[in-house]
Amino acid sequence: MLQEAIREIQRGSAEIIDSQRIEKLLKAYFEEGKNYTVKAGFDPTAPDLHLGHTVLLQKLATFQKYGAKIQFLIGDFTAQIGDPTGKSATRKTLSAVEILENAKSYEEQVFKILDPLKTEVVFNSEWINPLGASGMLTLTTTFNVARMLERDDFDKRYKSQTPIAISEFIYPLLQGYDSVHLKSDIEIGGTDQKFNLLMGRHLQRAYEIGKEQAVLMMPILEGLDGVQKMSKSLGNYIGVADAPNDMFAKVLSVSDELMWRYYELLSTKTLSEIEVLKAGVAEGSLHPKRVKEDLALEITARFHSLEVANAAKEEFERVHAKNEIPTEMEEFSVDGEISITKALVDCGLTPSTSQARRDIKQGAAKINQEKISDEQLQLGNGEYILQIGKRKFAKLKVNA
RNA sequence: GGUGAGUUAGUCAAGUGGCCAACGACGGCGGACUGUAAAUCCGCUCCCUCCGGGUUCGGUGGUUCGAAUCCACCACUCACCA
Repeated sequence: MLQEAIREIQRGSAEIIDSQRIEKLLKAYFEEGKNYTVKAGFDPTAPDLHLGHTVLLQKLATFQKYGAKIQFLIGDFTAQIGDPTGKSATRKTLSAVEILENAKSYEEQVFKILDPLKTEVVFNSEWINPLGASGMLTLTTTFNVARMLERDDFDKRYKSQTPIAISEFIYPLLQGYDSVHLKSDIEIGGTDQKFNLLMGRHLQRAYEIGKEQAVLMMPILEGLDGVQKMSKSLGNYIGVADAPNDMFAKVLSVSDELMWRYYELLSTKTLSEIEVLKAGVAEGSLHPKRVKEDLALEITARFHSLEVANAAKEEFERVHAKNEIPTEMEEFSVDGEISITKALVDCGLTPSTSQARRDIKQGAAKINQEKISDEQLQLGNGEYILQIGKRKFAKLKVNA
């Protein structure tokens, strides 16, 4: 049992610092029922979460399973500085109201994964504001510039003579101080957070709180393309707020290789269960598509419901396996006869009439499931189901 | 402040007076094959209802029958020097 817990905690992690300490905490939990705290920090800017973000949350949920109390920290104070990523996008400061709103929408999304009873949501302005100038000064005496410059992006910027604001040095210190105040046993974060996470250890030692947090870093999740990190701007993401049908379809469109990665980082299946699946696929007794469907179902159900997820699966089968049309699609209506190319543009199936013509020429366009080839076709009175490619549909009503 | 190099479609990148709506690569889209996987093969990839036409190559103006290509000025980026 303990061994399994350790394996599940380590699962998918990129790096663990002081894993012995984690093992000790787990042991204390299993043998004496002792709880411990795991801290994770989040930005208070508008949370538009995608699966990449949930990798951390998933790990926190695993910790909860094994006796952890989560310190879900919203960095409302530190957000005023902005983590020094070097991109130096001056941050707009959020009002107290905005921060509260964002925190609320975090909770809505986050508690689909985390157990609210074992989660404490905290704001770091609460203890950083009272620090005052002298507290701040004390904090800065714990560290020196040379060591600060060891941080990778500071190092690069210093060498390339790109400006570094003094306030940026404060950021890691404050993040570390959060761990002092919260007396965290463990902190988790992305690999890019290594320096800041280690600062927590350093400061806990400096402030002599009698413990040094262990650190667990999770890798960055790859996006749908399997190469670049999942991000909204790259358009290769699965948003936690995505519609069930989209979510299901997106997971299923992932490559087989990436599927295992997603299993490791996102599924609640245990490692041994996953091993069984892998073995089944390897020896050919289990079809990879089946395995992927299970994953898609699990993920869709997590953010919607099992019922809805099952419906999404059926819909998917209907549209793609059986080549039928979806049960629901966007509906449009126009008055008067309309040419097919214009109709396709108006329904948003195609970005321009030129593109519409090309699509028709290539046999990608269908009306009521019939392939069309006449790009000058006029649509008269009636209802039509327009289709481009395999996945773009729209219903058009012409009143002529 | 000085000197030099550069700015081309979603990205990278050819093109240095007409054959340029502009090579190529990547990405994207469509088709075939499939498990809407991967791999592979084929086609498309500025806009306009076809013929054909229109608007593009940092911006503005100019030279020319004709400019992405030449000239002038402006803007921005990078490198070296101060």
